Amino acid sequence: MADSPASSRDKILDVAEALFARRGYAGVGLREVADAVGLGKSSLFHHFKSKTQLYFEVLGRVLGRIEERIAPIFAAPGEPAEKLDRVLDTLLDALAEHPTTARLLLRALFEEDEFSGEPCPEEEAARQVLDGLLSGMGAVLHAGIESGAFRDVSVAHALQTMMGACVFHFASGELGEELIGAPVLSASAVRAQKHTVRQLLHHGLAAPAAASGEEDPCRS
Amino acid sequence: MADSPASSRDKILDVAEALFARRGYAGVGLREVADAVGLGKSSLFHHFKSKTQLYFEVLGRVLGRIEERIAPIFAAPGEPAEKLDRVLDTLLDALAEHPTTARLLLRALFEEDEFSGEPCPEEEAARQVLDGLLSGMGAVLHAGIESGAFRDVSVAHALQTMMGACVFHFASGELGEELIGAPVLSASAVRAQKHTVRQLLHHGLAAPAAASGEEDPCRS
DNA sequence: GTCTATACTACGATAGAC
DNA sequence: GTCTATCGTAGTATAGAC
Repeated sequence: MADSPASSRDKILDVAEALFARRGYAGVGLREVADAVGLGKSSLFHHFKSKTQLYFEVLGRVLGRIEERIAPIFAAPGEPAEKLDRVLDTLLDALAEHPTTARLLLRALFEEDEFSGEPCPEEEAARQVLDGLLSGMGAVLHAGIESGAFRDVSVAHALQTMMGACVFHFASGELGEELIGAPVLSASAVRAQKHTVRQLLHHGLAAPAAASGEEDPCRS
Repeated sequence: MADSPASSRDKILDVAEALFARRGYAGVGLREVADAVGLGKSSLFHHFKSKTQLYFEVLGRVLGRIEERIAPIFAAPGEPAEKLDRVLDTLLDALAEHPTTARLLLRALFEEDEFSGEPCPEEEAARQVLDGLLSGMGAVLHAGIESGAFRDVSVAHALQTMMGACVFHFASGELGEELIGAPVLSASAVRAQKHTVRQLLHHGLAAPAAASGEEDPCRS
């Protein structure tokens, strides 16, 4: 746990994270990973028993980084609308900070058929972290609907839509860059995207005659 | 062009579309395609000169199906807010009708590093269809902002967010099914998702004191 | 237009020397 | 903990018979 700075294990995870994000599970060969780390291909198997395990360990690390920052927001007190804004802000910051996160996450959210069929315990661990985040966010939406702050939308469908709205921009790479005219992770693009997501989701979700008396956070 | 119903070529395209949607470009082998069609592996090369060309032909067909339905909406007269709703409705219908579309599209929207490096003319064709759809939608947003019907958001960033919000649900497969409690393409899930997307995007985009006098389409 | 056979490369994974 | 060597399989693609 108290490893020396940048053990081989960590270097492998870093390199694999970058490659899996770029080309997906099936698109990356272990030889490519090994070369980028500066090891022989066989050495990888001393740290991870299979490619599948390596992948889910990478995914678990990414999900853990996000949960670490978002879970406290769910636990803290506050109005649903406030929490929604804070979670969106934190999530978008996390996606912006690490270029690989959004792609890895987006892939994981809709790729489930890639793997040979092995059970792999790390997969279940990653799944539970994701479930926790979704149920936390679902609770916020539910509370907001009950209190009348949010429109009476389906929580599950709103979650699905929010996931897509939040994650896609940071994964859109070349297409997004062409559309925006600057790298999607540039400071200005990130600021504009946060603003846009907040406008669309906060105002899209807010009940017509808002019961809460807070001012518009999207004007900041 | 006037082929007999279900030529080998069409069968290959259908099968490849289903497989590429499920497992991605790198995750599908031509042997798997050939077996599912009922041909030998080598016979595929009589219809498509490479795996890459097959992929982009599949992608082009999918994009063409969408453009065919959405382009007329851009060309027709109408208020931006009206057009926005009609485009969202049509797009969501198209995504719901063909289970493979959303996944194939989502992959194509953020995967650009998968291919060996060949130029492939079909790639450019697909790209142009996509660019046309995006610029059409961008024009609607721009017009709406100018007329005061929409908030003053960045068009490019709104497009990015809308893409994610619209497409993700229909690609979310197992995860979405667990979240919603029914297949994401079931009639009820599709109806609820259309309702949710319309609420979030229409109201999220509508200017605070709407200049247009139309009633709320999300109450239908 | 489909087949068999084949070329060549890469894959994930293992064995065992050091 | 890293290496070389190797196994067995599967990848894309081509050649040529039918």
